[in-house]
Amino acid sequence: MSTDVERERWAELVDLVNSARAEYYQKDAPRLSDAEYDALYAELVELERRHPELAGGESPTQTVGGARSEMFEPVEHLQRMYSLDNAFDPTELDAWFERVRAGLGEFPPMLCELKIDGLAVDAVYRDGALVTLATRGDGRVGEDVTYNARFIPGVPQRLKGDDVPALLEVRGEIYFTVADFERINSEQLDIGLPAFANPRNTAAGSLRQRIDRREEDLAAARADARGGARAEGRITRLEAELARAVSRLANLRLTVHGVGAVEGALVSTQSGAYELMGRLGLPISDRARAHSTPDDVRAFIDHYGEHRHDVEHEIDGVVVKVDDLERQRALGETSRAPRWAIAYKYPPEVVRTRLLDIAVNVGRTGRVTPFAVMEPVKVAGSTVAMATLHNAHEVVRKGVLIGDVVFLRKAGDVIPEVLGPVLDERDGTERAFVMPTACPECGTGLRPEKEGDKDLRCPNSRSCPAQVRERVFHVASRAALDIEGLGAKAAVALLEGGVIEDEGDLFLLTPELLSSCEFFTREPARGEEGRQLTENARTMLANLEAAKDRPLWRVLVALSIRHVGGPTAMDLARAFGSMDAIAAASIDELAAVDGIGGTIAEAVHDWFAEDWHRDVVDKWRMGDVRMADEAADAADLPLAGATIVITGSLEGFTRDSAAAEVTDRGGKVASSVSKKTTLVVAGENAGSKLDKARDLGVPVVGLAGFVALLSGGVDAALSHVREGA
DNA sequence: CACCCTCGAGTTCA
DNA sequence: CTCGAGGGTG
Repeated sequence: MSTDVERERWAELVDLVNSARAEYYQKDAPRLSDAEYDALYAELVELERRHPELAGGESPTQTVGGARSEMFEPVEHLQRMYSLDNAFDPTELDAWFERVRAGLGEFPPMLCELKIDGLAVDAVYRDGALVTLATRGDGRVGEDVTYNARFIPGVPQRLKGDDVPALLEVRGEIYFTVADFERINSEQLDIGLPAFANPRNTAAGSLRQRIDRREEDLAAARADARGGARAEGRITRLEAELARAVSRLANLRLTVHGVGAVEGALVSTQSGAYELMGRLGLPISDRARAHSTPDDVRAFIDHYGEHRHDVEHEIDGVVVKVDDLERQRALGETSRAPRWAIAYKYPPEVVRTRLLDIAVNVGRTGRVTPFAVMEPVKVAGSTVAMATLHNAHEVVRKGVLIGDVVFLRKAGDVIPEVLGPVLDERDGTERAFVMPTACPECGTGLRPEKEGDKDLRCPNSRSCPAQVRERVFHVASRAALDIEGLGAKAAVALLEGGVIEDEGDLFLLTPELLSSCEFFTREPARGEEGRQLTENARTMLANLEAAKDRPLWRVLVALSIRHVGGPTAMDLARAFGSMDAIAAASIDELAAVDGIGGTIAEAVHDWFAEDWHRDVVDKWRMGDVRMADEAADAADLPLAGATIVITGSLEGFTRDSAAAEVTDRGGKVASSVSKKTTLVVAGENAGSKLDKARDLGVPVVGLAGFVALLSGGVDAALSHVREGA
């Protein structure tokens, strides 16, 4: 056991090391030399080696080099981060008021707050210490940015006060103030770099900086400092870059606006939760107000609509929340958003620009998409020159002609959208868009996939250069196998250089093959023989290697099978376990999987019936790409052998998440009730499956039973069987 | 068969 | 973010 003296010394070392690091990054004259710092750090490591119980999450040894939390690794939020439903005008707001009133029987006090235009994050504190800071991601899983958190002053490493809860998951917004953004931008221009477009993108980029890598690079350069003047120059440059990256983080702000999982704290209102978080040292907004009448809420919204630009940070609207937590629970959530809150969005900026042309693009599935080519114009913080028009039908519906002046906005302040023509500006020289009848890249005649489809497709999937290129690019995408170094340019180079014929050859690439292609090689540096592979080529090869071991569902997504994206691929992988089993399945067997109907079943079956598709799979197999998920030792899992049918909606779960909870425990999820069904879980609004279960005498449980099923298995669930079943 | 929800696909700018 | 389309429910 550690003595008091040792514990004290440990705390002292932690402080010394932390403050030394802070000074170092802020480029003040450090009080400690590198050698002194190293000695302190070594002492700390040694102390923790002897007394591992000291090495808590707040020790710098736990966070240096990403030892504890890997940058950008997925982090599952303890509680799902919902998005908010939007209201775009007073009528939609009134409609929401009405729904709330109907749900609760009266108009409840509402907490109104500004909707900061930043990026949502989730921070978890255990016993008052910051454990993780993660981006929102898809709401369930985000990216780990804990490593960067210590440089953001608004994200406390430790909560303060006497009533620190055992567990607190907070949600908030990370952003730059407009003033800080402008200052950062002018500094950026001063050193000859291009200006940033807007505060939100810059905040997102700043939060996702690889500080850890910069530190490693710098440490490596220092360790290798024998190189004389050139190495010195490199060190100076790396130091400057690191200092700049850290100072960006230091300018980020956090404002908390929500609570996820909690243990050990009791509050009864949203505003009470804010008050508590404020006492704990978390930054809360001083502009949130509780209002008890619809008129007051509307006045709050109108006030900030007028004074939108008087706030120190950008806002894109106002969030209105039912203040009382009990009433929030009473209203509940839909599958994607709480019913007890709404985001009132101020109208987005609309600009006019000239529609120069309508061109078409061919996607990886052969879909041909018209898009607008416009006179570049600045809108909502960035310059836009292109916008998708989805399909020919949509072009007609919008009524735009080539040569028109059009209204343009950014939907959700992100995606450019052509709204329609400015009719007053027409002078008769405009002409209608004519959808091509042949593929612009390979000349094959376009046709709809089936009768009545609005999309036109190029049927030449095997050799249309656009489709092959897009498929190769797609294999590398984050949604598929996530291969860094294989971008659009590399895909084109591989194909045009003849290094690969199509996606099938990707995993058979070798350094030798790449060397034959100019794009992937560079001139030899001094002391090197012959042309060398570029940094990017090496990255790509390494990541191709890593990609071979991704889960089966990602491999399925990478194959570009029609209708098979992430969730569907997961369903397939879960149900069949291997590529061979999927390839061998009949249409009926495929369609028996929950979430897969006739169309998808047929698409999958037909895909594997095509020779050259099977060749792609075989070549990937030859290249050692994963073709089966490791069979978990199914018999050991708590729900092994159980077949569960889930019907209706279960609070706290989506259809998929509930099913995943069951399959993770070795159980099978079926879509319809039969004699083989072990148990039916019926949530809210359960339908006809209930009757079927009664007819067959299959036990039925509700939410409580489902929770028991997950924690204690089938027997535990059976004690919750409903009366009359 | 009409409805709602979820998924797929293409997409913009840094 | 948007549209189109597939799947499941009532």
